[in-house]
Amino acid sequence: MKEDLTPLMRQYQKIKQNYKEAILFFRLGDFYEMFGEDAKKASPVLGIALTSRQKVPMCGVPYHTAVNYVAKLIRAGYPVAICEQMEETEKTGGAHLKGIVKREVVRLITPGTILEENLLEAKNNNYLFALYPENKDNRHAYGIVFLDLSTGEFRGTEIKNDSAELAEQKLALELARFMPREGLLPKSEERNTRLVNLLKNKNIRINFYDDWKVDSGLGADYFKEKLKIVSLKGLGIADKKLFLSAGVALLNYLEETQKVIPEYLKEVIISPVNFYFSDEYLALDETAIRNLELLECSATRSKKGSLLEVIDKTLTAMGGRMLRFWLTHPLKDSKSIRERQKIISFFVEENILREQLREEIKKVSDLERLITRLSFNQSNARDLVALKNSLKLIPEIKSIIKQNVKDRLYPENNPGVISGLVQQLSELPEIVDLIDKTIVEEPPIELKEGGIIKKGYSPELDNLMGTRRENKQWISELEKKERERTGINSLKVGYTTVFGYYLEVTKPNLHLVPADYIRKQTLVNAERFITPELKEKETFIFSAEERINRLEYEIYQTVRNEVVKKVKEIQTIAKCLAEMDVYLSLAQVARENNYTQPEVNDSLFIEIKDGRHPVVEKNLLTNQFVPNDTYLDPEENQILIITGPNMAGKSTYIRQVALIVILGQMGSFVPAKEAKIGLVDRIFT
Amino acid sequence: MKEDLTPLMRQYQKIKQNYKEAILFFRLGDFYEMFGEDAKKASPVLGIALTSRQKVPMCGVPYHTAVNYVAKLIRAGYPVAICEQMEETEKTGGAHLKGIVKREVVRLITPGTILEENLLEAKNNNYLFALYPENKDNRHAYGIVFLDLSTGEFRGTEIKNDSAELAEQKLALELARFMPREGLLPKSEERNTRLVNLLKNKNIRINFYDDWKVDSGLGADYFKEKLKIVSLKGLGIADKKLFLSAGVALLNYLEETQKVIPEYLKEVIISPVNFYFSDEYLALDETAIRNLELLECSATRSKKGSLLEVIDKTLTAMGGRMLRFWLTHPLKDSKSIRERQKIISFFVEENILREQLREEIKKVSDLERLITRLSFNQSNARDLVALKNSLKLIPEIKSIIKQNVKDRLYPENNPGVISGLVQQLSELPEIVDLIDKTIVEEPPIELKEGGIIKKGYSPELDNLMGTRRENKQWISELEKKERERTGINSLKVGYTTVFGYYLEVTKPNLHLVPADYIRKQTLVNAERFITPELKEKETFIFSAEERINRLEYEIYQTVRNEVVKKVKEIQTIAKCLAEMDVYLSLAQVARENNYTQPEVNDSLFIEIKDGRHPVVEKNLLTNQFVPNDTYLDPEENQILIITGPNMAGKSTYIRQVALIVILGQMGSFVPAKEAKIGLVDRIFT
DNA sequence: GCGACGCTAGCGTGCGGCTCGTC
DNA sequence: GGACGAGCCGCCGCTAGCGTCG
Repeated sequence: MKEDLTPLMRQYQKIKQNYKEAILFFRLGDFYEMFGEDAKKASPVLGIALTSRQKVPMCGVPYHTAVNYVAKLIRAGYPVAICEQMEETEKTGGAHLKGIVKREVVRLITPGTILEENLLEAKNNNYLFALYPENKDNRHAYGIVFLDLSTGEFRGTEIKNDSAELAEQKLALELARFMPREGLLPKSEERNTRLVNLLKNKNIRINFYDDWKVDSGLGADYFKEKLKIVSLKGLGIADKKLFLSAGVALLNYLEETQKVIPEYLKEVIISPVNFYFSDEYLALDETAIRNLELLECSATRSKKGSLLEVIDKTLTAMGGRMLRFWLTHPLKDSKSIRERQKIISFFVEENILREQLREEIKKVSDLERLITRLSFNQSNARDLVALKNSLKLIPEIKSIIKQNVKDRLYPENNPGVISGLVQQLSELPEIVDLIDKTIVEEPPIELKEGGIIKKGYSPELDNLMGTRRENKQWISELEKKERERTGINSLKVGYTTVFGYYLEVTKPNLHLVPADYIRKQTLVNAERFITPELKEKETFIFSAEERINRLEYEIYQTVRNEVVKKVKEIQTIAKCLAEMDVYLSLAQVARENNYTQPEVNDSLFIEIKDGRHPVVEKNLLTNQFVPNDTYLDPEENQILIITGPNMAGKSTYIRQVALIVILGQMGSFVPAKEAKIGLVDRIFT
Repeated sequence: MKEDLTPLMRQYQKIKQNYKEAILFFRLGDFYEMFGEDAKKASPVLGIALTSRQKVPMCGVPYHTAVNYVAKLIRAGYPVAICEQMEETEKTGGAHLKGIVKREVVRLITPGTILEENLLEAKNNNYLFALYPENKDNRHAYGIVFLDLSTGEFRGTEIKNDSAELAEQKLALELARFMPREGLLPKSEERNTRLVNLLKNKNIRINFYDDWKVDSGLGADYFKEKLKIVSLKGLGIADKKLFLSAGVALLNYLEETQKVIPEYLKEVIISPVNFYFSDEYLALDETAIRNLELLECSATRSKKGSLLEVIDKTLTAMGGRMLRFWLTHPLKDSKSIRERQKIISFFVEENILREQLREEIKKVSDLERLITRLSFNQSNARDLVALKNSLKLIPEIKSIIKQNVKDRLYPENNPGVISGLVQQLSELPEIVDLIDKTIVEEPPIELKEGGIIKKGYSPELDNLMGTRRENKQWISELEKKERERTGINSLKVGYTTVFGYYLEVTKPNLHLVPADYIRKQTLVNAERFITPELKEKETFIFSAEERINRLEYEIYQTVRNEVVKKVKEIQTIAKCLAEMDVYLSLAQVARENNYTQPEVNDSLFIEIKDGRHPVVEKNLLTNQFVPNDTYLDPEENQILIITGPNMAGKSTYIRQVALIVILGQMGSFVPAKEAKIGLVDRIFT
């Protein structure tokens, strides 16, 4: 059988057998093609024609629109393997030196490894998680880590020595908060139907890894090698074996799916700041998040009608994601909450300052995803310009703040935290300068077709452009010259991609055509010609063009490499700006909706005066919502909030209290005239 | 300003001002175009490029794919107004007699007035409702009617003289069952925020109508005129003023949105069989339907995991819809329930008969929607063929049943109802015959491009086809002839819309081209020519083709008109087949899952022996579900079933009882070893 | 006499770009 | 006569087929 196959199909089969579960996007010239079962599966999903080549079912999409089709497949639950041509084809003469070009899979795209901007929701993180379990004497423990590959966000924790059920419940809690799209489980958990069904019900793609490949028993050496560090000691997480093992599982998977993993992604896994304890945060399980409609309205399943919609006035994608994180991770430590309150309250007071900062922040791009794309070489020149323009805003942002802090000093409300934020905002002038010198202000998306590098940076490039310009100039003067020579007034010089440059003469004028014109193309009402001279100029232009494009691409790559060296700095800047955006947003919301700063304390009392339901009050006409009071004290044992099915009235009130507590513990102001909140551990619904 | 506009844009503006809330699909040649704000709103939703013409924003979609784009807009909440060209463009000579062609909106598509098959879910009804309220002395009453325009299904009732809240609760009950997509309310209810929000939360599009246009105070004369009947007396619904008024509101709306309303739709509104009393059915509110997961699983919001999924083995869309209706409308009358049980039990016993009938029924098309499309002239020739093929199955279906009834008589289980069903199944031989004689077996979708009428029906048509065939024959022989004459082996005859027929010669063979070839077009590797002879034959073909297409369309319309005269008969047939499908499905489910026939009675006891949860037992591995018993007696006052949030265990049991009761009251067998069900009025959750 | 090699025509997704007809 | 509607061609890399040479 296999002998009958063409060389191309043999190459295809060989590659396909390594990516059986994925749809293989097999690059063939200007198209990604799918064959066999892949084609049969994909064509209805993509809404494209299923055809066949030599009896093999086939379908395909052009290179430049492929990303939209990948999106559809991913959404339909299929991973997509991208196979590229790894060589240039011999264009000389037409004779191929050796069969077909080399091809390789360069990336396996799964729900958790998406980098493409338009497959991701701007204000949502897209988490991939890895789980590493340890079961001894019926005590169950887990290491779990979450990575948003698109932003570089990484967090992880350990769940320790509980009964199987308890451990899984704690796990569910983490999953509910992060809402990952994909997860990595050891094969040993494959039969754990409770866990597997939990994930499947949440529409999380599961991959199983071989336990032995990530064995914490192998000891710290393993991590050292994997992570290329000398010692885990001193990092403060040497004893977090489960956490580290989960991290290693994650790295392994990334290595399988991505060709290259940027170094910073490896470091992130052993960074102690990314380790958290689940009980740092108010516990919110999935039912609570859903019933309280924190993130989406349960009727419409959209953000509209949710608490998030009401409080999200963030102006950047980064801020939007951080706000969402805060909302699902309310704090339990009154000191940290008060820190947040101080900054928000400062921004609530300072209307003009807030407006000015929001004006600036609005212009900031999604730096987190941008720098990731740059790192993975999935970027284009527009990303560099966007980066530059965002960095350029920083001096202005800093000066707006400093100005105000100098002018009007609020010793109480203008705490060190703002200064801290400002200090972390580096301006990276060398990066700004480099991009400014090299990349044009509005570059095209395509990287290999020129038009992205500024004049004046590379003498060689300028030289080539000169050649091209001169020859084009000559051609544009040709029309006048030839009209005079031939006496054909309607003679036109033109260009098409297929036929190149030409001289066009309408049918009635054909008798005036000189002898040196060579016929090239016939149209219904005209003929097109070329002259030897014109042909020569055309050749010059084409060859200059080819070299320009190549050179521009090379320059782009050098610039990109320089920029990528600053990943960490840019990530820090991104985080600062995101945080500022969140503070500004919460301040804006507080101001617009008349919220007040609650007093948070470590008591067991909750006292709310004239509290309102933040979402319901927005959807009613003005002043229709009747505020109500709440007083809960420790007599009632623990603060227990029960929400039943949506029936309005009674349950609205109960949920209102929960929302106010959550808002309060995330540091936000709350919809009430006055509120005292004794910090809560958990909200049951 | 207006003076500056082109005639086309002036026409557009004039039409647009009547459809301000809708996206106007403005037919312009082969495209539907959107302009201005419409274009700006629609282009992101549709994922198409926003461009502009003379500074007016514009986007458009081709005619033949428009339906998919309409779907997207409807789903996104926008009504779509379809504006067609009402004249043919003058192709003669080229000079238009008078400016631009006439255009008119022929249909306003809203969620409740969709007829397009692929915008509808096959097994879901798509209801539009109208409400007519009457408030006197604080007693609130409503007439409410539901219409599925796509199937002709119509039902309505009256809610009488309650407090505002109670009336609205009853209303909510009806809405929960029918799940309409769109509703008509009088303007006087616009301020009724409770009602309006109720609808909005269910994602129901609301339209407000002027109260005075539907005033029941105007008396019966109004209906008479509207419905073109002599008297309402004798219909038994002359006193149902509110019901009739709601019906009139519905008709008014249909008149606004559809150009023509088929007569049968008007009659349906005054048909007393379509009037029902809400208390004929077991009360199931929205929370119950959702919590019991009757129609969809609440976690995934899909049918999968619902009771409906488990019991739906229907093989036709019509059956699927009827089953869904039965599920949301369990009966309270033990006699009717027992009627259903008898038939099901008959089919449960008769395995071979059941299989045979299911084989046949599987081939039946969705006659309800099909005949509606035909009535609205939204159909194509394939609908006629599908109708014919479905009707052709009827004799076989009848004979299978009669055979069995004759062979093995079950006096108990083979009741008159089956015979009744069979008797109502007319065979409409004249329709079958007409379609059979005229329409080809696999016609194209497009109606105006020929290829749909059989040879032998119209001599004129046959004649024209002969002319076309002969000329085409000549052309297809030309290739061989010219290859011999010129010695060019790769010479080809071809056709394109722009150039018509041509002779193609590849570049290397150009020197062999004879003198009488006229060069027309250059391609990269070939040139195309025509000859005077070829041109002549082409003209013959074109003119014959035009007349063929026109004639075929005319014949199609005659046939369609004949068919449409039988709307009611076909609807009756559809209902019979649907009902049969439902019985077969429930019998199949009972057999596959080992259900038993419950005893239903008018007691207050519920006794279930070895009951199982119908959905949970399907999702567990074999025999994992442990059956349990139930005994509820009147001591517990009333049968009150409480379901809380999904937590498994306890609540599964409670819901299991509810599901068994519902199944029992819809006439189905139930998952238990034995069950006695005292009929229940209402299920609370 | 037949294998090796060269050359060319012919393909195929969706879509950009070009051309044609029509005003 | 410049703009616009409509529709076909070819993209790029491969294969099949035929001709020619050794």
